[in-house]
Amino acid sequence: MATKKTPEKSQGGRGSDAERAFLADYRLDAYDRPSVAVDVVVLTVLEGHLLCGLYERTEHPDLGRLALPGGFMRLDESLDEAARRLLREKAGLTDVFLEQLFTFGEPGRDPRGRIVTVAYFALVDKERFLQATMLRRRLSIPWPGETGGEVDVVNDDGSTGALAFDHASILGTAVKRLRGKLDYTPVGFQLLPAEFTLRELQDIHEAVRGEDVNKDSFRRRMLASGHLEATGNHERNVTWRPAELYRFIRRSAV
Amino acid sequence: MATKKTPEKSQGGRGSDAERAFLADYRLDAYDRPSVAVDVVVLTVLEGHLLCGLYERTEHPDLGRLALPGGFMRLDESLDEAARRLLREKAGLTDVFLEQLFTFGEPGRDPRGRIVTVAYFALVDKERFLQATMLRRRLSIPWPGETGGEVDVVNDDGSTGALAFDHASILGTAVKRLRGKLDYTPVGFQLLPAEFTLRELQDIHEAVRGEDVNKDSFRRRMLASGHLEATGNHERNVTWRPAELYRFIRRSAV
DNA sequence: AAAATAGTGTCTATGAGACACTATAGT
DNA sequence: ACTATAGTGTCTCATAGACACTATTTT
Repeated sequence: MATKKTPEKSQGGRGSDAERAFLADYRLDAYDRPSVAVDVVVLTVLEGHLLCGLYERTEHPDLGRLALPGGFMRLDESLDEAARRLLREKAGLTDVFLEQLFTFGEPGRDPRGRIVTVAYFALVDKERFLQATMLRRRLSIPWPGETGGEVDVVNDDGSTGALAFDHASILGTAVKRLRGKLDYTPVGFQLLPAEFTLRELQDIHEAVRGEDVNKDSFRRRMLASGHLEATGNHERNVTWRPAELYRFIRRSAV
Repeated sequence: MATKKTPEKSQGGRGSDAERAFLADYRLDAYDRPSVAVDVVVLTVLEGHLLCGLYERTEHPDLGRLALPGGFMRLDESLDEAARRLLREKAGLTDVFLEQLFTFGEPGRDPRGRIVTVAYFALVDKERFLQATMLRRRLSIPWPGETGGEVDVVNDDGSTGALAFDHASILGTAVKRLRGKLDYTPVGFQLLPAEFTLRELQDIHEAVRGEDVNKDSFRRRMLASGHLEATGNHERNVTWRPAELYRFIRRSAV
């Protein structure tokens, strides 16, 4: 099949003199611009429950409410870079699994003005989560499967922790996405340390899904996935038969 | 389980006098702001091929190249509303399946300045697609399954239609998402008119996936999905045995 | 009648769920 | 020895693929 690229430089394409002249006169600020923020949902699993990292707002609006770590994107960084910078600055977290989630832009979502926020979600194992400088709250997910909807958090005393802005909606979107990804991508490993038992992996899946999974089928499926490598080591200091430790391996090209 | 909401209005919560005073002094424009645009990938299937709606750029930068329909978000509309407005204004399309796709914000993606674009994808049946005021191009997808990557378009003469900005990347993201959704959500119907045959539905799936599907299994799966309703009518003006026409029904609560 | 596709019935392979059974640690 | 969990083997059931067969239209 013959394909040809049209010559463009001579016609004023990218990098041409005509383009340079046009851009020199271009006024992007002729349009009103919103602010662009990045918010990050940091999730882990601890003792069979999904946890999220949050901060208590020290300023208006929604003073005192819990909010996701976030901030404004700088003009010299990409969205991904902004998310990683905020995780580092606010929570002290680096090198975590991070993925863009959804962009929230309802006109009234922030009373300070028009702020479009690009939400990300990050997954970390429980050790790193507990070292991060954030408040930790258990999630209260009122819907099954991938139904979707808002998700609030539960304080240690059992009271509901009201979230700031539309962050309950963002959190709900993150949980829905994570549940959806869990079955067909090797994302559960991101919530575990380097070596783990099959039971620990199953606990992760059950905590994320909010329901039990079949043990036999789960073991078979995981072992057949090609993502697990037996280490030969076994867990210690348990009062039952020690399970073998496995390691996550990125599957070679299929 | 006892849950209690902390009283907030008295402490300066949403709607309080203290919050109003804070917001009155708040200067959001202390931060530099990017522009926020919305681009829409309009897809359909025609004669076994995925098609996309595009425009030839009449201004710098990337003058003469093909670009997705898009434009800047207004401060008084949501992102979804901006996408629907742009579809209506640019293509004359209303009431189409529309879903947020991904937000692209690399600092160098547009030489006019820092423009973050929230990409959407829209699905329409071929009749409506052909009525829309857009250029139509077949997609050239150089990767299988949901591998992902850039996607270019093919002109009628077989030459490659170079896309403006990072739109080949956006188009690739749209195709990847559509392929991913096709198997577990009833999204294929969005690419067909109200009544269609099982063969037409299979053609949609094959065009989107870029590979053949098993006829027997496909029929069984679709009929068992609960999303199809036989109309009793049959197709006409075909040179073979006419197939029954089906209608898409939104499945009641599972 | 021939050609082409619609649509049905059945066999087989595969994977999930269920369950029984053995193995191995601590107490 | 008892208990709790790890790990294996096997049976059944549901679903996808394969294939044979019948049905219905135009030419």
